[in-house]
Amino acid sequence: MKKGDHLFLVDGSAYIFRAYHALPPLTRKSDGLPVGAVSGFCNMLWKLVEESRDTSVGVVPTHFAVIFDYSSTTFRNTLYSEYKANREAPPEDLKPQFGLIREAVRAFDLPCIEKEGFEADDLIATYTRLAVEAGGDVTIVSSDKDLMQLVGPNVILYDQMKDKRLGAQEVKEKFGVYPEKMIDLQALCGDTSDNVPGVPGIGPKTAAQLLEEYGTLEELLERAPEIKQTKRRENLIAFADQARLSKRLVTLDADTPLGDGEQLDDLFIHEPDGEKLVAYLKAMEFTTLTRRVAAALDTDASDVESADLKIEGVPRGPDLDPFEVPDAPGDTVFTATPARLAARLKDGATGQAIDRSRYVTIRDAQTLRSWMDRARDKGSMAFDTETSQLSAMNGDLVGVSFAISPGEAAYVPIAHVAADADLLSGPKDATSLGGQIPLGEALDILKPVLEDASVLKIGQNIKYDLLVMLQHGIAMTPIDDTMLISYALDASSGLEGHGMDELSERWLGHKPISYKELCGSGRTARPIAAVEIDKVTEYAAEDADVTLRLWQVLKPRLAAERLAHVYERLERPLAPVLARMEQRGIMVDRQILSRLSGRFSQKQAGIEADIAQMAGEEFNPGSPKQLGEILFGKLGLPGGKKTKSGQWSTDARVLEDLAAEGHDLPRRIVDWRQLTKLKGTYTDALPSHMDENGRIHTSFSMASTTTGRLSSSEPNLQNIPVRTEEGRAIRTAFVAPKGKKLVSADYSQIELRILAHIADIPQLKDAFRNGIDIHAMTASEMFGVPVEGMDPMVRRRAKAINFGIIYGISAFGLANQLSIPREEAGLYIKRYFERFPGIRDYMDQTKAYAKKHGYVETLFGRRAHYPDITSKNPQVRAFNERAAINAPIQGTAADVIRRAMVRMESALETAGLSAQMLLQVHDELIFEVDDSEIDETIAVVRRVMEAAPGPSVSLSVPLEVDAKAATNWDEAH
DNA sequence: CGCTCCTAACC
DNA sequence: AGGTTAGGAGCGA
Repeated sequence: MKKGDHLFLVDGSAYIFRAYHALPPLTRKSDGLPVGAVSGFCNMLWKLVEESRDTSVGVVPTHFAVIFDYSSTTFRNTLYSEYKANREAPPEDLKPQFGLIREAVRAFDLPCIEKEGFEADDLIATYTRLAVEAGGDVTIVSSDKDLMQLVGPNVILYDQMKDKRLGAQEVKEKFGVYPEKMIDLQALCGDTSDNVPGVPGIGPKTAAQLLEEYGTLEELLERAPEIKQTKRRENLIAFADQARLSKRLVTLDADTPLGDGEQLDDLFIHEPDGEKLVAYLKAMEFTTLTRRVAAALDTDASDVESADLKIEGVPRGPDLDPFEVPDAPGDTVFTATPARLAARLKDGATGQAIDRSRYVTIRDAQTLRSWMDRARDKGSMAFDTETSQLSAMNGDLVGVSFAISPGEAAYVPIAHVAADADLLSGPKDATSLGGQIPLGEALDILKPVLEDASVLKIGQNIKYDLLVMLQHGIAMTPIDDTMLISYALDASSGLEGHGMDELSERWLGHKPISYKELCGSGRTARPIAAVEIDKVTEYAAEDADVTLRLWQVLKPRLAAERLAHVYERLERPLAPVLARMEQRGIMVDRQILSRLSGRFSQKQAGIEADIAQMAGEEFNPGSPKQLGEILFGKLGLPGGKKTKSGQWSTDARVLEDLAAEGHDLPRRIVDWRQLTKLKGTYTDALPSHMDENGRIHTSFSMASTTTGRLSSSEPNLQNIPVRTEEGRAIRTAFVAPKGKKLVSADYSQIELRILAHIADIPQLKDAFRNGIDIHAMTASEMFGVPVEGMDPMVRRRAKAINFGIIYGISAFGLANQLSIPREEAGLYIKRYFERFPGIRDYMDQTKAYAKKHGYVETLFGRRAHYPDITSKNPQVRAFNERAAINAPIQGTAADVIRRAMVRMESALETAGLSAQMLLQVHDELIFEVDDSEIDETIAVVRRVMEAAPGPSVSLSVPLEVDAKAATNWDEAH
């Protein structure tokens, strides 16, 4: 530090209390965490940083630090045990905020300094002295009178809230003495808030007057007998030592030891790291400040993932239910019930009736531009794309719609054709349609807005629109998705889905035009591009309008129900990741499938002949009805189970059991069925999904399971065979292009590991920590047999039980699985609970929790609702109980891999790797990797996957990932 | 043509 | 026995 430099010292602790008291006390983050003081602190600090970055006004700091009190006991307590003894403990809701505020300072990239045994004021005094000695200037950001003693020619105090700067003159005006006499003044007056005694009967006015007359405290105490006023004289004599003690208490220690990285020169200022700061502010859900900071630091907030802050000692989770009405008034912040909240929001969103006649058709570029300007002004819009086919990958863009405010919506036709156009004649004269903006021009106008960080694009199933726009080179950001918001809020095992029409009826009481109504179905179906533009305007603009209103209804619930974290970390950021995976697709070798199909056909024909011969007649083995009649009627075999509708069941289990009794026909049926399945569902169906580059693009659904798992469809690539050798042959058709390999990385036993953690089972945890065969350990524990040389059948039974536990075991189910009597299965379960009592506790607690709340939670806070768990029907109830037991385990595993996926792309990119994530199969990720980068990629993938729970959750068992590279999926797996 | 039932593929 | 999607059969309109 040199002459002309300027040090800013922020009195952090004083800041905290001011922020706390200045703000409404009940500000909370969506998960219930109180953050009012953090918010106030960040706003004040940002204002300061922003002002100090502005070179056009005032002083610009060259050095900057935020100073905190370390603890309440300091050297002053050894001088005087009563020092600050009257201080009350900080309020409960302030406590968790101290740590967060220190995090805030670090996020601002500012030195955060505190020292055990010293007060912030001492550190401030020390830095002030050092800076002045070095020839610099100092601004102390505080209004604490204890700091007035530091003011001097080069040192001022700055009260940010009142925007007042105090120099020596201002101190004199305020207290009647110049700063150098402040210590003596305080020693005389004492300080009730710090419990500094001072001299009784002497307040600031008298003290100033006395010091004016006698010069210093020491002088005054010595000449006290001269004082005329009896009481004052007596007190000054009697309490002289107390005054001297007070002086030592109020005198700041300007010689505080400073550690490494805390030296004056270490406080040299630098530009804040925009991403780091935005990540923190996002995590704290300070939306306004996030926006401001992002803009000022030229950071794209939507690109930044909110920081994953670990917050200790904060009540959250099961015990804190924000919707419980408090016992005593003021007990709990939240008194709204979801129903009340939703009702209020619904009124707001439907206040403006849905009126399709008001929707606008935009046919020229100028009008489109003015609408986009409106969107920019507004900062958000609902956005929807219409495509020629229902699949985003294959469909061409036909038009887009958007809504700026409820009722204010428009449709932009882009590639409509005349209604009588057909495949042969192609598009008719576009002018007859009333004019359309050509695709390229429309995209040029849309792109800047769709990619504008300050305009939020709200969609319903926005992954679809992301993919459509991605096909046109537009990467939409930032985004929100009403489907995903609804899913985070209300994932349930019931029938309620998260489709727009459903949501609209549920929340807005409005039934939108359905796709079928618009385009027809079956024989009457026609492409949307051939539907009259006026009709499509009503349909498409309505979709955008409804989406916007749904967003208004649903988005606030995220925060109110503490689900913002789930949405923001597990849902929203995954959408673009999945869109890119879908766009890439996976390469499939058509020849391999075709050869397999031929082979399966031949075998199938042979088996069909066998079957007909054994049955003594031709029948359709694919008809369970006909098959049942043959087996249990004509041939008189013993029937086992019945299906729901009362038919004899002919599923594989039944047929296997019959085969085991020596019947040949059932065996052949099983073989036939397997081949038929493989051929029909895979070898024959998959080629029809291939694109011109030989790649298959599945569609992942983010909101169709209750537990948080993804699903895959058109085609489903999450059920490609693996169990049998013939099935695995299908996997060999999934390949990497020349020069690349497929890498498959899968979590080993992730659900059992999560069970071990959640239910806290010592034996299971130890086994996982020590890499012991978990099923063998279970068998050994249950049946008392050594792991060495264990009968594979015994291990198989234990394995079935372990899986059964995850599924919310029942004697019926286990008996079915193992083909053993129900009584025997019951005994196994009993034994299991005896050996692992924690499991039964977990099950009981989970059931009770689900019954009380109507939902269960994963470790990451995702909820799965089971309203029917209180059903009077014992079967329904039991089913819901088992599902509720399973959901936290399955769901936590789903959350873990989602976290890995959200982080994966940037981790690979940071490592300079070109690997591309293609598929997710629940506990497995599949990548396409350049031959030269395989080892490095596997290392990064494994690291990201294994570390995925942290830092939000720290599992007490390690996660393990197996990864392998090969030319095809079968060998990589 | 559209729905339900049954079965089977996966984790 | 928890979570899925797909395909064929069968049936009614």
